[in-house]
Amino acid sequence: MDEVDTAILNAVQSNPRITLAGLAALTKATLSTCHRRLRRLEDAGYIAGYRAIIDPERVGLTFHALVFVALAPGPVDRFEEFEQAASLLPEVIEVLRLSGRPEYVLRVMTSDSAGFNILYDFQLSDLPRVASLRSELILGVPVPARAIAIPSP
Amino acid sequence: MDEVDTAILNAVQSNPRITLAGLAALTKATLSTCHRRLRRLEDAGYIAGYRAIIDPERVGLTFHALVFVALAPGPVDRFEEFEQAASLLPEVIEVLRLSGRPEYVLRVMTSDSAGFNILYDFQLSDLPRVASLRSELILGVPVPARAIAIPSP
DNA sequence: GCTGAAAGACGGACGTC
DNA sequence: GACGTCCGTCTTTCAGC
Repeated sequence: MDEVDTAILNAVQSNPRITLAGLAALTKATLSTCHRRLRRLEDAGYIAGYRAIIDPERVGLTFHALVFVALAPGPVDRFEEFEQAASLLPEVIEVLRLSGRPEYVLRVMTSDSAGFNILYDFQLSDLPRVASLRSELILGVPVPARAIAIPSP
Repeated sequence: MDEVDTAILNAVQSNPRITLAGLAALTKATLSTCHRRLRRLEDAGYIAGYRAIIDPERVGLTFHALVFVALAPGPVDRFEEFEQAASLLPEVIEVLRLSGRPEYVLRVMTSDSAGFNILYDFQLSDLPRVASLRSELILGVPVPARAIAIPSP
């Protein structure tokens, strides 16, 4: 991890389709160096993958919410049951594990509030070990998930 | 938006580096059709952009939290002041606007808890119009932000 | 909407330090 | 072990049909 690596990570984050020649120009390293560095960063797990960002509203997913989930007491390793069941619901975009209670936040998206109500009342309430649910409507995302600043050393 | 478009969106989400030939094979459409459809989806805003996903832990960002922010009363249009100031902090990865109180959730990442404390006590507390803060430590992300299912019609 | 040809990018192999 | 150059292959792009 030197300056070339961090420069590559910073560049690739917001523009994964940049060419190796473009990276070479940015980093002032040679093309083949960028080639191998990028491969190394991928193989070493620095780059977890690539994504295209779809505009949810544009495809009809206008209802966006956070659902806080408190679980019933039990062996911690069985939390995985809940996690796996939650991940099978296509409306569940992301699952965060929190430190306290509620134990989880789900980020969910549906076409409309009717779709959300069905999801909430049936699918989410029926997830294994769920004790209680609370939801927060997301009105907007002023700052969409963005590139992270790579710490220097 | 027909089946070819949705197939392209679904494919591209999880693998933006797929070749046009690959898309053609998946969609059973011809290569040049995929080419123009993809361009159209980009230009029409269905595809908001492309990102490389960096593993935050791998680059030393091990502290991950949600910060709930309640704002002081005032004209709603001045919420933008807060949003813009928050977006200038590199540790703030994402900003969500909620429907009630607290009005915002910030997703933040720092190298360690010391870094978070400084961020919380000084930068976040000093954001314009902030009335109160509450934070939730994120222990993990069992289901990382994933591909959304494109609704049919 | 399809096909073909030219330009360009990628990925590997080799030689050098 | 890391870097730099070269070359074959695949991909993209743009023309004409």
